[in-house]
Amino acid sequence: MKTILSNLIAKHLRGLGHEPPAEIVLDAPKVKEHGDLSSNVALALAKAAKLPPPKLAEQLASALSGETSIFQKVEVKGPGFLNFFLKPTAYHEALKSLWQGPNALKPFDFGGGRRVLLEFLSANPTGPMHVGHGRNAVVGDCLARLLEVTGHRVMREFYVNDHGVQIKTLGHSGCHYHTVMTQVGGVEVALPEDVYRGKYLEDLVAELKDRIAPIKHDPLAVGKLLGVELLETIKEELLRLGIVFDHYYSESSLYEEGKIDEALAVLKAKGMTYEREGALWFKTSEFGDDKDRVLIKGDNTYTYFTPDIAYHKDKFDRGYDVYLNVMGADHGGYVQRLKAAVAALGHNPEKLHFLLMQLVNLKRGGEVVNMSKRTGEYVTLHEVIDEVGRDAARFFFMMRSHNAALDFDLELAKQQSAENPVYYIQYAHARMCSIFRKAEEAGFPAPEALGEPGLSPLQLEEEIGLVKTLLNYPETLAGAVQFYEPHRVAFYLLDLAKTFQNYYTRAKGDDRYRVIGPQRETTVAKLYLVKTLREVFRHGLNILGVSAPESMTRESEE
RNA sequence: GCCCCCAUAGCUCAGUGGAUAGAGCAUUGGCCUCCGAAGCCAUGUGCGGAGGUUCGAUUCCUCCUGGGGGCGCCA
Repeated sequence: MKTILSNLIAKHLRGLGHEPPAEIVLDAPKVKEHGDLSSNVALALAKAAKLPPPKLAEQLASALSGETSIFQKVEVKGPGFLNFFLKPTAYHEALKSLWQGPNALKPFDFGGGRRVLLEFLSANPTGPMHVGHGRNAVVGDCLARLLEVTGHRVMREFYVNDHGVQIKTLGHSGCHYHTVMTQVGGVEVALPEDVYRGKYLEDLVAELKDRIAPIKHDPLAVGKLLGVELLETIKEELLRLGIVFDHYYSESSLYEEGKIDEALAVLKAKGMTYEREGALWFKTSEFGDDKDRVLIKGDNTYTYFTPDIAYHKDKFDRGYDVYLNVMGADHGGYVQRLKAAVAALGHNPEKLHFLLMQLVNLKRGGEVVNMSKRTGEYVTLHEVIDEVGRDAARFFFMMRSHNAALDFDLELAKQQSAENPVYYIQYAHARMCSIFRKAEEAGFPAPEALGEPGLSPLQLEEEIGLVKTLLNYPETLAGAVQFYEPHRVAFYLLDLAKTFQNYYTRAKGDDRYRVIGPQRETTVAKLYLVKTLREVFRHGLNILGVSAPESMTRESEE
């Protein structure tokens, strides 16, 4: 709709002898009196055209009024705004244009097949995941889904920290638990400070007792064994959320395949490194970092940064168009130096984007649930999913922009009531399915068999309003993907559900609002509108990874 | 001290240059013989502060205040 209008405006601007601007801004005004859409072109162009804005607007308005198939009227208001009042038929055509064929929406090809390497979660396999991991996982997955439906090819990648200090620590922890466990009489052994702890470790060590015994002298081997097992439980948990990674990238492989030395060699060859105080430094400050960073420590081991450089070199060597990293905001200090590394290696750092996830506060009925990693006592993601279910869990993680802190209230998320937005949206969808069931009983075609009916019976303001909201969907997706903000889809669906529920409930007091009525043409046209609505709900819910149920059953009714 | 994020209604939050700033919850009052009441309608107050850019600023820039996070040869 907007494209049609802006093309028209550009055409008539040229007709009047003015060069149209690169982008013609069209907005949906908040006030009804300002029409269906309005534009500020006259204000923007007034200087170049050497005309007062109202004058230019008037010229345009009278030229555009000739397009009688689209416009009811064109008005000039305020300092020179053009207000367009559109005919319902324009909306009818626009509604149809959302469809590709009889049963599929037109694809949203904003990406043109661009290849995206999306790294997210990358949780250390040293313990069970908590809600923070859940947020990262869900946002990453929704972003992947969003990219896919908008014409991108996505590689979902999980970087496995299966090498280094934390694995050694994990191994030590396992050994300690093993010692405690195998001691006759169960003598209390104090766990050292720097050790992972928690019931999950106790259970896992008990399970693997016999496999740990022979390798107990080698904590690193124990750590790897435990790490592999813990990664499996992470994968199981992700599966419960409907998340499947395409690739698990092993940190160890960087060592085994010599990729770290390779990356170091490149940096050295480019003169990006120097030695000082027995360590090897990387001149990241030449690329906008606060200070230089150490690559090889005095004890001749790598910092955690070094394998990551090699990893990102490998990412770029694999050749994608965009590289996205979803990580916790507590790693924010990491962004500059990683970009520096990419630039130093001769790649374009502009292609590397970071989504920094802010904190999640777990709450229950408004009270903060305290968690302590030190004692190993915290609510795991597993328990959260057990309690609230997959749909609510996923939706709640998507209800905030990633760069705002998120309160996750367990009570609210599991409430099966109006206060819970996920049910609100699903309920709207279920109602539409119910309408189709009733319609078929009354002898109307199934949604798949509706074809492309005449839509002229759609004249109610609310019906046109629903079409307007539907027409916002493509641009919502475009904005969401452009700014990597998949949560916009969740907000859009809430808005669409609200608009529909309003329309639906009016039928209680006014038969004109009923979808299924005595006039066949009217009913079929309305069914077509509802079919489009339902399809957009399905499409959007699919991006969020939330189910679109045909009917809702309350637990209390089961 | 330096860097990043945030500040909008009583509460939780939308809104990245447009006209009279929106939802939900909470409050108060209405609506089920009806395509599903997990629903709908009605109901007041608000852009933290000071400058600047602009025809026009919640939005962009600078400073200030208040909150969160980060600043290691830890990961």
